[in-house]
This record gives sequence, C-alpha cells and structure tokens, in this order.
Amino acid sequence: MVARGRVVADGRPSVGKPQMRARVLKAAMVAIAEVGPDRVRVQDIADRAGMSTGHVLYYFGRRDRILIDTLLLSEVDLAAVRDRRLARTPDAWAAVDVLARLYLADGPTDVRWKLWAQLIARPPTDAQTVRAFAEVIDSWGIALENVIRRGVATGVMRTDDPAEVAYRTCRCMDGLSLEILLATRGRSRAWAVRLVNDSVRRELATTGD
Amino acid sequence: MVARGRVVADGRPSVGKPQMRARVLKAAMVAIAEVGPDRVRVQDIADRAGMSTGHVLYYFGRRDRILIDTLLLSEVDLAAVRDRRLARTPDAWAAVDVLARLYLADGPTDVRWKLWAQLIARPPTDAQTVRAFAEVIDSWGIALENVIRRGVATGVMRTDDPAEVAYRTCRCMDGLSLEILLATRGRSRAWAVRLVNDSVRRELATTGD
DNA sequence: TGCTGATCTAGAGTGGCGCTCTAACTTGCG
DNA sequence: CGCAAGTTAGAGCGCCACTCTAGATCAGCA
Repeated sequence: MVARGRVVADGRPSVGKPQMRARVLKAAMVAIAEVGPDRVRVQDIADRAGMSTGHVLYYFGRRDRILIDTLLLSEVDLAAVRDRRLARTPDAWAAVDVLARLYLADGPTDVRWKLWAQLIARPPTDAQTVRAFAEVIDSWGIALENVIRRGVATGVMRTDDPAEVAYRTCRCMDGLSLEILLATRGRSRAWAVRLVNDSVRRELATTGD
Repeated sequence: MVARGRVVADGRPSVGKPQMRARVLKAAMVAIAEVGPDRVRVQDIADRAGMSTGHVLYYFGRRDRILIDTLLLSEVDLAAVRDRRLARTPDAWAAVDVLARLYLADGPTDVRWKLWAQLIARPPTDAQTVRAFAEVIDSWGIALENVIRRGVATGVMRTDDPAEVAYRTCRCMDGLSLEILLATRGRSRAWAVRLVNDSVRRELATTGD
C-alpha cells in the first residue's frame, strides 16, 4: 500500500493542486497549437508550463492522458460558448448556422479536430473516458436537436424525427471536418458551412420557404 | 550524386524488385490486423516478411510510408470489388446498400478505417500522396453518384443534384464509421447501414415509393 | 572464368522520447 | 521540532524509428 502520493492505476490522479493540472493543460494547448498534437513532446508541454517532464507526468501518468484532458477541456469550453450563443439566437435557421460554424473545423490545422483525429487513431480504453467523450458527442446532437425542435415549434421547420436529422447532420459535419483536415482539394471551411446550411434547409424547409 | 541505389528524397523508391515491396505490404496488412496500426512496429512487419528492419526501411524510407502504401493498396483492391459488385447490381436501391456495406467500417477494429484514422492524425505532406488519396475519396463519391444517376434514369430515384447527394452521403458515412471506430455507444455497423439506406431512400424516393 | 560496379541485404549503432524511479524539498499537524 | 504526506526535479531505462556501413549477390563484359 503506502501509496506514495502517486497516481491511481488508470484513472485520474486523486492528488491535490488542481491548479497544476490546469496550468499543464493550458501549456498543452499552446504547445499543441504550435507543434501539432502528433509531434508534441512531453518536454514541449513541460517547457511551456515551467516544469520538468517528470513533474508533468506525475499529474497525468501518461502522455495520452494530457491530450485527452486537453480535448475534453476545450470541448467543455466550446460547449459553454455554444449554449450561450444558441440561447441568444432565437431564429432556428440562424442557430443552425451558428452551430455549424462552431462545430466544423477551422482549417487544416484546427487544434480541436486534430486532437479528435489523434483520439480516434488511438482510442482510449477506460470506460470513464469513453463515457466522457460519448457525452461530448451527444451534447452536440442534442443541441442541434433542440434547435430543430424550436424551428418546428415556431413553424419555420418541418420534420418527423428531429433527433435523427440532428444526429445525421452531426455525422456529416464530422466527415466534412475530416476532409478539411486532410486538405486534399479546395474544399474549404466556408464551402462546408454553406453545404450544411443548404442541406439542412432543403431537408427541413416548410413548403413556402 | 553517386546515388547508392537508395531512396529518392520524399517520393517513392525508384529501385527495382517491386515484388519485395508487395511482400512487405502483404506482411504489413497481417501485422496491422494483429497489432493495430498505431502500435505496429517496423519489427513486426519485418518479422512477418522474413526480412530485417533495415531491409524493410530500405524500400520504404519511413514507417509512415508503409502504412500509407498499405492503405492505398487496400483501397485499390476494395475499389475493384466495389465496381465489380455495382456492375452486377442493376437495382439502384440495392446498389446503394452494397456500396454502404463496403464503405462503412466493419467494427471497432476495422483495419482499413483504422489506417484512415492514422492518416488523418498525421496527414502526408507530399503532393503526390495527397493527390492519390484525393482520387481514392473521389472514386467513392463518383461511384455513388453513378448509382444515383442510374436510379434517376430508371425512374426509381429523383433528385436535382446527384453529385451533391452522393458527396454528402459519403461524408455522413465517414462520420458514422468514426463513431463505429470509437465504439462509444451501442452504435453498431448494422445500425449505420440501415441509417444510410433509410436516409438515402427518404431523400431520393419518388413519390410512390 | 575472373573483374568491376550497381544493387540488395543484414544488423549493429544512434538519437530521441515516453515513462520510471529515487531522492530531495515543502507543507501541515501534533 | 519531528513525522508523514504530498510535491518537485531530473537522472536513468528501455523501446523504437531511422541511419550507416560492410558484406553478399548479380549483371555485364573481356
């Protein structure tokens, strides 16, 4: 036993000083943005946090966990922004546009989506983390579903199954974001935003729209 | 100059013995299936090919290139299967089903999609490879577009823009495959196949269908 | 057949990096 | 002060991609 204050097996460290974790995650965001999530070293993060590599790993156990928590943190932040903006946007069509712009990748170097790509390439195994990511993904679908329900309620949209449309639209935006990341063709972000808006409008528009 | 028979800078090796490359790629497929594309070592591939690691890298230069070429090879094979089966399937709705089943990930361990994930996480930089992958992606869109055109021609489908529907459907299948890979919820392959079939049918069905 | 240069093959060597481990330092509490 | 728990640093280990070099094999030629 003795438990030398170290990290518990595969879970989160139970040790204190959450501000240290926050500092590391902040540094990680910067480092990832500069170096890229695939190339970033623990050393890069430690440098920017003003700590040693051993110290950083004392809090996170594994390098992967730093990237995972960074993504989770950025998703939590983004979800807050999303919910705030959606609440401020009464028109359902405008809300769809807001959501699409927040969800879709900014460009080939979009940090958030590059982290997602990293995660999918090496998926986490522990149930806790898997559930956390499932909730993040769900929250986008639910947010869009609510927008659509509002559109239906206000009479500007029409559908039998808001949840299905929302889910499918999110998966489509996933694919679009991946193509933006790959940057194979000219397929730009602006083009993807327009495609999402158009296809949703075509599917949900009431007759007169 | 002198060029000691080595690999040219970032491109393909110009050296002979293509059967050696083929042998490595075949071994790579096995190794990747067993170990996973993220964990597979050059040693694993070399072992299965009956060669040394140095020998393997003599032909491919970088580990990444092995994975890239493995994916390209498997895509070429799959495209051949796809075109053959589609040619044998006159009914457009049935053809959509065939294509969806070939395109979508088999399950959380699907090798082809795991390689795609790997590729997106660390995208290739050289123009030649980027173009090759763009063509692979395009070929799926074009194949689906042709199916839809056939459906329209035979009067069982209706749409203004077959290319747009095909493209969007492919991106949706990308997103679905990613979720199958992540295996967060019960979202299974069978469920995804049905979703694609249903949504395409809903979008393209003629009135009486 | 023996010579020569090009190509091929093997494996030892190198460097980098994730991760571990130990030892020292700080803090809190009686 | 003294002890224990928690915190910090950094040296060290092991692994793995990639490099380098030296030898093997082969092709063409006299």
